[in-house]
Amino acid sequence: MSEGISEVIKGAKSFSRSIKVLQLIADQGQPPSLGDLLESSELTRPTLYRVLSALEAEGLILRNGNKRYKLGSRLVSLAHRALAQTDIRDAARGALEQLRDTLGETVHLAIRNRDELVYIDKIESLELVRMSSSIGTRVPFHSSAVGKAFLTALDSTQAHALIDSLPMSPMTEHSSTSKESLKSYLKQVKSQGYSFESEENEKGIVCFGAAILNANRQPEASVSVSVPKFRLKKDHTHYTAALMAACEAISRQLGWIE
Amino acid sequence: MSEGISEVIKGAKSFSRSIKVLQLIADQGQPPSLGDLLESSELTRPTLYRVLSALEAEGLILRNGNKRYKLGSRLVSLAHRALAQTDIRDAARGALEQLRDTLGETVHLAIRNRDELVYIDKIESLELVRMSSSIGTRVPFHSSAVGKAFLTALDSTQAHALIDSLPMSPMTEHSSTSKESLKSYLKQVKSQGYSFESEENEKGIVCFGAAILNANRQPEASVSVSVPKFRLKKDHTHYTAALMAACEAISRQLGWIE
DNA sequence: AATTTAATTTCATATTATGGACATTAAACC
DNA sequence: GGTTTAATGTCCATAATATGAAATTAAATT
Repeated sequence: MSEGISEVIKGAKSFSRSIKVLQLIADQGQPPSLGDLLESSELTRPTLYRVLSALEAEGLILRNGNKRYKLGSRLVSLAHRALAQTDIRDAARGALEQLRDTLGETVHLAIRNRDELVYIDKIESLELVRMSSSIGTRVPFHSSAVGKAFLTALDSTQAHALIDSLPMSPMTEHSSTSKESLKSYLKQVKSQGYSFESEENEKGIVCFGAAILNANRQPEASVSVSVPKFRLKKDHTHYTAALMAACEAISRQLGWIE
Repeated sequence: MSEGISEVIKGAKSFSRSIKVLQLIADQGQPPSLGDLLESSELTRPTLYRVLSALEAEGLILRNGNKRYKLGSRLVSLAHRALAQTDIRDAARGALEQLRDTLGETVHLAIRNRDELVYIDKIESLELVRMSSSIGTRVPFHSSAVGKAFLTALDSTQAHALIDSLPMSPMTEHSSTSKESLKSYLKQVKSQGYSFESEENEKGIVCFGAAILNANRQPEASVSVSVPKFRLKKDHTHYTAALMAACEAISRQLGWIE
């Protein structure tokens, strides 16, 4: 995942390099050592060393006892602020809770970040959920219901350009990785008003998605309802009607007019 | 808040400047414009402009329609990973949930980030809580129970040095801002094994705190129990006994020996 | 203790980031 | 609608910073 879009701002090369290292640490399964990062980044030893020192001095990463690097809690505090500043979250809350109550299934709210979406809210009814749960999780455009709905709401030139730039790596054995079939599927989404995805993003989970539009008719966010496959009702309109109604209500709050 | 510790790594000045701008945006009440940031940062226009462009290109910030800057969702996704990598969180979960069940009050887990603590977990019984709730919130050393407990667990040379570098700005009208009285209070904390704080950090809330120690007898994290003042029981040992037992259990998991 | 391997630091140099000055765009006012 | 004012963006010679080869130190291994 990640990479893809990489417009490096002239006069900030070193900054973008540092952030790349931060992301590298985030993407690693196990906390990497300096040596590991030497391989995966393409930096020389002293440069990498200085980058890591700077990240550490800023509290963005920290070093294990074993000299391995992990993400630091300053990121958590920055994210806390980020969520507080994201007003679509507040705008959507009410409608999403109602949607959860109507369907009894988990509802996600996602916004775009470059070539992916990021969950910024999750409303779940059944159990008390750990904060970490799925907020902050990145989801690809091509394999998720939120992604397909979001793409459909872009104008098609933009959508096609974006799709062409995507890596389209499979998430499960059901993920389609064909750009052409994705493009043609979007037409169907457009006409029906919602997207659908069966186990393409997570095994055993089926999702319906729809977009939230702003006053300029541009997608601002995307909502999904996730249903465990075994529990899925035959009648999809049960889900889609409520989902589309919720998204429409939120869109209107953002100034969208039919 | 923030600032304080500012060891700038040689050869990464521009990076640290960029992060400073990011923090500036986080600290603002309202999303700042370029002009606002021009004042609060001490950068020249072109420099600031490039820094902002770089931050935006990385997805760390985004611009409003009104050309105002807000924190971006990439921070949320990085924080998601950060929490997943923070293993004290997993180590502590069980004991903290049990503590919550015993006391029926909210329990927080905090770790140090430079000259503050950051909540990285919250266990609440009563209501279903929004993820954002308080995870990621920064808490000062001097006014919080977690902070006082953490300070006490440091060796006193370190603790005094840290205290001397703190800004000690008051959080409520009950906050003490005297470094001397804080230092002397720590002795009491050491002897009783827990810290106490009444409305110093948040109005109407009373907290008990204790530290989690690792194999080197250094504080790894700090736990608090927050009680609304009106509901506080006379008998404090009710809270402190359970709290200290929980912290001791977690410390043992981390290799701490009496 | 000797050897190997990895982690830091140094420093002359190439590269990058800087900011004064200017251009452009948007907003406010007449 | 035109003019002023204020804000945002952009260039480019230069100053300052970040770079990496090599040397040093520390840690791990034999």
